[in-house]
Amino acid sequence: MPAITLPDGSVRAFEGPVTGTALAASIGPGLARAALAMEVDGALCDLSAEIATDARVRFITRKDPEALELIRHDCAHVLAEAVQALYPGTQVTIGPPIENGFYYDFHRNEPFTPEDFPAIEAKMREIVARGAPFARRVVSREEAIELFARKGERFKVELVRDLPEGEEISLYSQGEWVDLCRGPHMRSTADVGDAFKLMKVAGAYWRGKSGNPVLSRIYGTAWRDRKELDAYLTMLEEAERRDHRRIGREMGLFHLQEEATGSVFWHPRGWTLYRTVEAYMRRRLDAAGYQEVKTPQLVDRRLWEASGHWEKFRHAMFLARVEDKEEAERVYALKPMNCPCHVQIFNQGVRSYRELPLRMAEFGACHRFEPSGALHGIMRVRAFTQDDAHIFCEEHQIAAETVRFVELLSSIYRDLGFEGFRVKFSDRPEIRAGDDATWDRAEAALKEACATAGVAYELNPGEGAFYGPKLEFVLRDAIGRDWQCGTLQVDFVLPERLDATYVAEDGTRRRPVMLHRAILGSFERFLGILIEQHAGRFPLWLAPVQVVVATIVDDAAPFAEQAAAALRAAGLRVETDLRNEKINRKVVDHIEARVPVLAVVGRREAEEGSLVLRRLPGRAQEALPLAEAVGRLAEEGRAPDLARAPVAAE
RNA sequence: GCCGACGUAGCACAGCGGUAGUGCAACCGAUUCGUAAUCGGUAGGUCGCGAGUUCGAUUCUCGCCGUCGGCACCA
Repeated sequence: MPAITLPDGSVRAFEGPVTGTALAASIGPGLARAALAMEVDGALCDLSAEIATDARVRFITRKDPEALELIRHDCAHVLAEAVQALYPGTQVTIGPPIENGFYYDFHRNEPFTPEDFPAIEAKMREIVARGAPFARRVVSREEAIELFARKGERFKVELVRDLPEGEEISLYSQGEWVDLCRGPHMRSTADVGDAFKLMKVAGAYWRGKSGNPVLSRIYGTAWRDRKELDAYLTMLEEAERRDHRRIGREMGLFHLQEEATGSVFWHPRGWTLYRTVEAYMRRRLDAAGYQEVKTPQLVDRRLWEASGHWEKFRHAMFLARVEDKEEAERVYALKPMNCPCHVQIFNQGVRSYRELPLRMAEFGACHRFEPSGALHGIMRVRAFTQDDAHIFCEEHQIAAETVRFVELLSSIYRDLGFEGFRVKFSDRPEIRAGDDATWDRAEAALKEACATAGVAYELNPGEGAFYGPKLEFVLRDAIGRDWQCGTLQVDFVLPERLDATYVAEDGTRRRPVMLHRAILGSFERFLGILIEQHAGRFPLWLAPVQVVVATIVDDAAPFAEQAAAALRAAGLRVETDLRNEKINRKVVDHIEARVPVLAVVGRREAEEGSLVLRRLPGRAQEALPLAEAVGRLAEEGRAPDLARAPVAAE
């Protein structure tokens, strides 16, 4: 006699078990038509499922956010059926919903190409139009294995075999076609609708393991209606326009070339942006009690052996040796990270607990031989500069230092235009240094610190560094890819390996804890994200060229030069455009170059000693006397930390 | 590293078994024109690199390098 509580609080009682379909029908014909699935006591399930006991039930319709996931999941099934219909012999594996869509991994001797998409999509539309109901069937493990083995689906057989003992094994069929699936699904393939599109093909390892066979993955996107799909596709196009590689070229910020794969050639404007961010970071670190250092680029392998990096990362280190006979046996490595070097500085002399926490910062140039497939513009490179720092502290100081760090990071991200970021907590990986007791302490300390700092995180199991757990601060690029930028890592291992000690209050020698931390991560990656975040239209303080003084007639050139000089004297980055071009043309050119302020000088301004300012790409103009324009722009162009600081006495 | 695609002038692209074009940019000239592209002219490419097939390769084949999309990796 189930009593069913609906979201409005009303309760309906039934004589016996009732299906979602029947329940919806009992409420009303509108709901019966609209319901795609239901949530029973918080768990999403098929409409055809029977409710036998008292429960709270909520129906999912196309309007609910949960519908998206159902549509995408069902669409993946439709894709798989279409592919098997068109390409016999193709084996199916898995096909989950993902952000913005779904994918399905197939095993086929010949990989798919985008040219196959029209045929596959047409077949998918047929399957949707046919509208075969999704039917769920629970089977025994033996039955499932037998079924898939008979079909020659060896990947499915492997999946079934590996399902944990006691787990219910369910099959979903849509007409003739059957897949192993946990569900839930909507009523029929017709519910998928027509707002889907196949996007790209890619290789992917079976079960994500690089030793396994490569499967052919087809990615698709799916939405509740055409309008949502179109909006998504438009968004992607816009995102492509703000790709940092494209903007980097258009704005003349940097370039990359074969002879230095994975290293950035910074051009004057790009380097100006870099220096502006670097100078800002240096001020923030100075103010936050960090001491900046600089450590060697080439370091004998012995230090990397001692730190443990040699064993784990040798394959990814650039090695150097010289031809000199005496030295020929000596192997140096370009430093892949700064921490061992910082410990060397810490280890000079005898440290006291009074010096802790000791915050040692370096804009450290590092080199790592990243796998070729990992390279991505300036966001994943082989030569990069970290805004690295190590905080040597006592264990009881971890929480307070974490709080300070998160505050600093949040403030810096905000200044640079990022309002939101995500935090991941990565705990011990399978291959690691240090014993379990040490890891227990490190993880507990970091968790406690998060609680104290009020940091909400998602767990990222097994993804910690080999020497300790870490927090990752993740920013998102223009097309929705996540990039780890900031990080905070608790390390009890390196101080041990490199024998770092300090004299504690009671006179004993102790090991400091090391907190590895970065805010930008690397300048290269962060600038890439910064470029995308602002689509190259930086706030005035960051813009490589802040003001262009453009003339309308040649007669105005001398005053334009004079105005530019006055602006430069006030600390602004200024260029002049004295070309023999119409002002219309100059406006267009500087909008395209993403210059934030255009100062126009015609005969009138030259005579009056004024500037007409226009904030590009806006249309509004404002005429100001030169001195006032200079003062105003200088004020606006100040870095946010300087703008906050009390003005020094005049 | 793995799977796939791609690599032609600074950029965006076209082309094709008979050694290459278009637009924008560049350069030269005219124009001095008040806020979203003035007009005319000129120049620019060992078609990523190397081999092979062919009478002949930018075009076909193979290898390498690089880039792009994923996967794997990311101290």
